[in-house]
Amino acid sequence: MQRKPPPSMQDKYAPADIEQAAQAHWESSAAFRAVEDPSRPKYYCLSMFPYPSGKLHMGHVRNYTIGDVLTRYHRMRGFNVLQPMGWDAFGLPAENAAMANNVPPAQWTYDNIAYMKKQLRSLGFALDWARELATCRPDYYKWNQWLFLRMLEKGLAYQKTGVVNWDPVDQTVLANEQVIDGRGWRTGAVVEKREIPMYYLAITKYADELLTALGGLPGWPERVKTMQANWIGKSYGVRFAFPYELDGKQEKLWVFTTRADTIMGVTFCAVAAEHPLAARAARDNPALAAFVEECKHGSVMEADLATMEKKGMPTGIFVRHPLTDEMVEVWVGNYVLMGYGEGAVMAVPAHDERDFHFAKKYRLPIKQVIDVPGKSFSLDAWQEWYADKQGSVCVHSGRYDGLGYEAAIDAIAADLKAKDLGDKQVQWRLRDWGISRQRYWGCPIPLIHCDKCGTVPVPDEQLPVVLPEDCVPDGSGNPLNKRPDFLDCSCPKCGGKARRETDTMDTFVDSSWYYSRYASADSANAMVDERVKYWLPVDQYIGGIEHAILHLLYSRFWTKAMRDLGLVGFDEPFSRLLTQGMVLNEIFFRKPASGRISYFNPAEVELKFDDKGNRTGATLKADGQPVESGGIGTMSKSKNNGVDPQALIEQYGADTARFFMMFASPPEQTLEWSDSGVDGSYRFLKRLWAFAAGVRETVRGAPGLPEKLPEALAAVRREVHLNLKQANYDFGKFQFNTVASAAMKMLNALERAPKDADGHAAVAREGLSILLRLLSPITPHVCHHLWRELGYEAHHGDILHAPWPEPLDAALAQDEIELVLQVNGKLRGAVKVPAGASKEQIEEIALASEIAQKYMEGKPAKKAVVVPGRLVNIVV
RNA sequence: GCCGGGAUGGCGGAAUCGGUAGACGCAGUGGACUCAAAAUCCACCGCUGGAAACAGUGUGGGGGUUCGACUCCCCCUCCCGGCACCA
Repeated sequence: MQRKPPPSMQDKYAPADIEQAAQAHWESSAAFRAVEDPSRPKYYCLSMFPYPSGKLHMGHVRNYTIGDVLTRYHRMRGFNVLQPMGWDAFGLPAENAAMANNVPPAQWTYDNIAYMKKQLRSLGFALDWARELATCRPDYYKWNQWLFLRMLEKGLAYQKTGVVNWDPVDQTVLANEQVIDGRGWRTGAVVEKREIPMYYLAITKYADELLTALGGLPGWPERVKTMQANWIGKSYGVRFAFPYELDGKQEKLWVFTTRADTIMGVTFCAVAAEHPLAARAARDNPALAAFVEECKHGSVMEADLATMEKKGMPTGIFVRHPLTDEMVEVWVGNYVLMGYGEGAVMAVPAHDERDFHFAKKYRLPIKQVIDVPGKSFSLDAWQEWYADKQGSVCVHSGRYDGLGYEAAIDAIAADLKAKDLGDKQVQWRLRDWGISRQRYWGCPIPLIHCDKCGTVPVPDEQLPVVLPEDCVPDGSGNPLNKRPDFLDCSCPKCGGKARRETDTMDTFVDSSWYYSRYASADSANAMVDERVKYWLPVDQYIGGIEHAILHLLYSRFWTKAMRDLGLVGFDEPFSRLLTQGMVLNEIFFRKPASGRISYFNPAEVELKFDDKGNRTGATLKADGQPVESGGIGTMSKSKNNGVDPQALIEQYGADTARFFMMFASPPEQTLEWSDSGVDGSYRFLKRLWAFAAGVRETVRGAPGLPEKLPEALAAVRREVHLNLKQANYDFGKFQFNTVASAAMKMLNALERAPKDADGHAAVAREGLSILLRLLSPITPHVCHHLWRELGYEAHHGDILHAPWPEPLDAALAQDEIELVLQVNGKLRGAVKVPAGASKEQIEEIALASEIAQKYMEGKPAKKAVVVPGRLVNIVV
């Protein structure tokens, strides 16, 4: 009769039981509670907090698994780790949900938080929940308001007008995503641009530091730094004026250009529709007035402005060229942005592509003023070199003829300066950050409007200005405007009746400093306290690449503003940054001859394959009829290609979900969803379980490694250590997919080890102790369980704090190594050489080998390339 | 349009400094076990030709550098992210 297995080590891998048990153990021992401890190096690992949209999506699972793996890895490396979690809880979707379900955004948000928190717990993340925060709580956003007032005092926050999308039917401001093809999403009305007063944060005051400090962020991906640098867009140019006389007054039309070397090629100027000169010209020109009006319709998005048809109209106003005194006509162009530079540009159609096409369209003169030797200029079509700076020389430019790009700019800037009509200037593409939103579900801007005293800041002792949580928006503007209990207040200055500001803050404000708040989450009297000094800056920040510019730039700015207010002592919030790729899945749809396209979730679709495994088609499970494939795309509601993590966890367990997420692709790349890939991950964990169960008894009682192992076992041990070496290298690169591969290879090797050979138990014992520790950051539950079951805990303690394994040279040593043998660069075989052989010895052995002799066909060797440890290439 | 990134078998991906392309896994095919199925295990598995040995070919496309190129250089195509009120 067979011996009954101990009750805690069942034959079958049952993730639900062991995961619950592991999570209960962590919870009862407060294992993830982070406590400041100056005697140990700290590691603050942060994943971007989620918007509580309802339930976790795969992107969250991926993001938080990456963070959790790093956190657990560093804990085993001896760091005092902090991994907190919170909620980016203000935002538009809550208002949309409110409209759809007639439920207040607050309630919807809090319900979502409760559900998603449960999901995060079930994934076994090593989070310190004691530091949880939600940006929609008054004790959090109070400090948004407080810092805003400090910025106002310092002149870092100020008011000016800004352009917004206006829906004339709903009488409301629309977000860019609510404008579809230039029309309001709900009303279908053509959207207008409207200028309204708004509050701005002077991020441009920090432009220079935000740019140069990128150089001090070696832990950031190059591509993110490049994107930010381009976004900030420092350009050196010349600001100068075209003088003109109008209405009996001497005026100047100021423009900025980075190509002052082409100034002699100016044939017209263009101003934005909002430019004062355009308004002045439209006053007595109805056609122009109509055109200016037309320019006000349509989207405010840069992508739309850049791709729309370039249109213009002459104003009839002429300005004088500052160097030639020629008269140049001013046009209104729909492509000139009021918000950038001076809202006016000089046009040099010969050397600017946009100006070139504009000039061709309206038959304006084109005058070549730079030349590149060997190229010929033609008015027929635009050529790339027309805009070259390198190797270009001025022509048809009078006294500037023959000068190169930089020399010409120097000379021209000096001449403009002498005439008091311009000078060199540094220009930034970065604009100040408009934070006003005409929406309800956000942080109230702490200002009061008084008829007598004007706009008055709310006194600190009256903070926070609390947002009422029972409003239900209906799409017709901010519901706060209908709330007298919020609106009515007394003026802090004169005590008279006053009205509260109803605009709320951009949600990017909320997310610009939450990482600091985690360090002092319970601090009631200060935005941040002493503990920030211990934990900050964040050692590792992890989030989607879609945040590469805005969120990360705003956070960097906010940190510098807090620093300059004496609140924190660091310059940059995130020392290292990992930008994770998106999670994608296949899109299936049917498009009936008439009617709307309908999308089908991949779970409802069955795939057809031929004998060779090639895809031949796809059918809907429900009716067996074919569906079309729309390629691969980001998981989204609109394409119905999302996979619910909850179903995955319930069917396979958290460890399988986590393992698959790490195995499927490296963190920075996109991840394609695959149901069968999940099966494979599950199979691996089952195999791990079965192997551990099979050797449990022998491993528990195993002696140490013998002096000399039989060759077969030495090879297995070498394989384990070799893969550990590889995995440690990959861990350093955050390449967790190959760490997972290495773990699989280790298990493959251990399974192949001859069971009856002397020393098998010792090799299995060492191998499993390495494998479990290596895997524990990725699949913590099963590793926690097996670590205890196999008796490792008695020696090394809880696997959470077990020392990270290192490969041993003794285990890696080999007497003989195999080198690849090439003849004329073609792979022909392999030769065995002693491990310590010199290049000369290797060459000799290779030339003498049978394979080399065969493929050299009796010809003498011209040379031999020896790459130690790799290959020999014989060239004949 | 501008800025940034990517493309490797049927699929996800690997290849550390220019040195065996396709590790590991999935799918597929054949087999073992089973009354049968599931699960599990073993073998094969880039493409073309070939019974096989083997030969040729192959990292989005075109050109170049090199004894040797997925990797470096030049040109092109397609896909993805961002573009300031989605978060």
